[in-house]
Amino acid sequence: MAERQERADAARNRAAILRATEDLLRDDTADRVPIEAIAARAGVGKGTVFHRFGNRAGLLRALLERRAEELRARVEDGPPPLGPGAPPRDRLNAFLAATVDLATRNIAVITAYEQAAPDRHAEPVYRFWHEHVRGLVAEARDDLDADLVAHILLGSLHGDLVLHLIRRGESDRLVTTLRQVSDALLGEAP
Amino acid sequence: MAERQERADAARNRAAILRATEDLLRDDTADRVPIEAIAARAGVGKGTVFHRFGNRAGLLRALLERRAEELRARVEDGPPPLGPGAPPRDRLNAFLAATVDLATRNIAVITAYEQAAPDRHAEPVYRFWHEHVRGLVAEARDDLDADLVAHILLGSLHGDLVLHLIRRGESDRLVTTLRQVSDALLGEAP
DNA sequence: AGTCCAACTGGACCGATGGTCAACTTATCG
DNA sequence: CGATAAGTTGACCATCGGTCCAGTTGGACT
Repeated sequence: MAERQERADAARNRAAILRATEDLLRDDTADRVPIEAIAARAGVGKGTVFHRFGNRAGLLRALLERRAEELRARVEDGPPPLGPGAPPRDRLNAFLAATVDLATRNIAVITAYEQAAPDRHAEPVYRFWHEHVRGLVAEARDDLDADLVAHILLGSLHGDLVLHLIRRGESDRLVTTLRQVSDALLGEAP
Repeated sequence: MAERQERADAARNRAAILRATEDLLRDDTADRVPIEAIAARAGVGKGTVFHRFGNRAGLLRALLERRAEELRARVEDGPPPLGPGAPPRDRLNAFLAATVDLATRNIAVITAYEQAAPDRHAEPVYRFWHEHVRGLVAEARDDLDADLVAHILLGSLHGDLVLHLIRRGESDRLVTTLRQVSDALLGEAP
C-alpha cells in the first residue's frame, strides 16, 4: 500500500525548486516571479517544475504548507495555550497571534499564493485554519454563526492588509486589534 | 477652467464599453473576460478601450464606481440611518448592510476588480468606504484602533467570501453576523 | 459652408508568461 | 546487467494586456 518512493533526483530537485522560489520571493525587487525564473535559479528545466507541482498555484501551495506545518503541529500537539488544554478564548487569541506572525514573516509567499489561487476556501491550509477557529468560536459561544465569524476573523490575514501594515512597520497593531475584536465577540476571559 | 467636454462619439463608446463589460460579466459562463472580447461586444476596437480607461483595472474601476455612486450619495445626503443624523452605531449597521448588498448584487464585478487591482488600499471606492467606517467607529468608541477595525470589518466584503456564500444561497448570513460583530465591538445601542 | 486640428479610432504588433509534449535520460529493482 | 517506470528538458503553443501610429472625424471658429 505504501506510496512508491520518490526518486532521489526528483526529491533533490523538489527541494531545489522550493528553495529557489523562497529566494526569489525574498529578494522581491521583482514582485512578479515567473516560473521560468524559478526553474533557472534552481538549475532545472521549466518542465520539471510543472511536472513536480502541477501549476503555479501548486508550487506556492507546497511552499506555504511547508511554512504552516510547524504551526499545525503546535496547534494539534503542542503546549497550551496554542495546543489543546487551554480555554477556547485563550487558544483563539494565541492562534490568531501566531497566524498573524506567520503571515507577516511570509508576506511574499502569501500574496503570490493569493494571486495564483484566488479561491482560498478551496485551499487546504486555509481550510485547516478556518476549521480550527470555527471550532474554538463555537465552543466559546454557541449563539454565534461560528463558521462565518471564523471567516471574518481570518479575513484580516489577506495579503493586502498585512502588506499595508508591514509597509508602515505596524504589523503588531493587527495582533492587538484582533485580540480586542475576539474578546468583544467571545467576552473577555473571566 | 472647465474640463474640455468629451466628444459625442467618445461618450457613446464609453457607454457601450461599460455596458458590454456588464453583459459579459453577467453571463459569466466564462469567468475570465479578456478586454478584446469586451471590445468586440461593444463594437469598437481594442485600442479604444485602452484609450478610454487606461488599463484593465481602470475599466473595472469605472464600472464599480458607477455601481457605488448611488450608495455614496445616500451616505452623504440621504435620510438616516444611512445618511447623517442617526447615531454612529446605527449608521454603521446600515452602511455594512448596504455594502454587503452592493457586493452581493455585483459579485462578478467585484471579483474581476480584485483580480485586476490587487491593492484595494489604493482604490478610491475602498478608501471612501474605509474612511466612512473608520469615522463611525471612532465616533462610537475612542479606545479602539478605528482604522484597523474598519479594515477588518470591510475585509468581509472580499470577493471570495461573498461568492462562497452566494453559491450556498446564504448571503444574508453575512449581514446578520456582521451586525453581531459590530454590536459586540461598539456595544449595543442603548 | 468650409477649414482645421485635437480628439478619437482600430487593429496589427509585441512581449511576457503559464502550460504542454514528445524525445531523451537515468535511478532503481530484481 | 537489463528492463522499465520515473524523471527531465526546452522548444513550442496559446492567450492576453498593452502599445503605437496611420487614418478618421466631431465640432469650434470663421
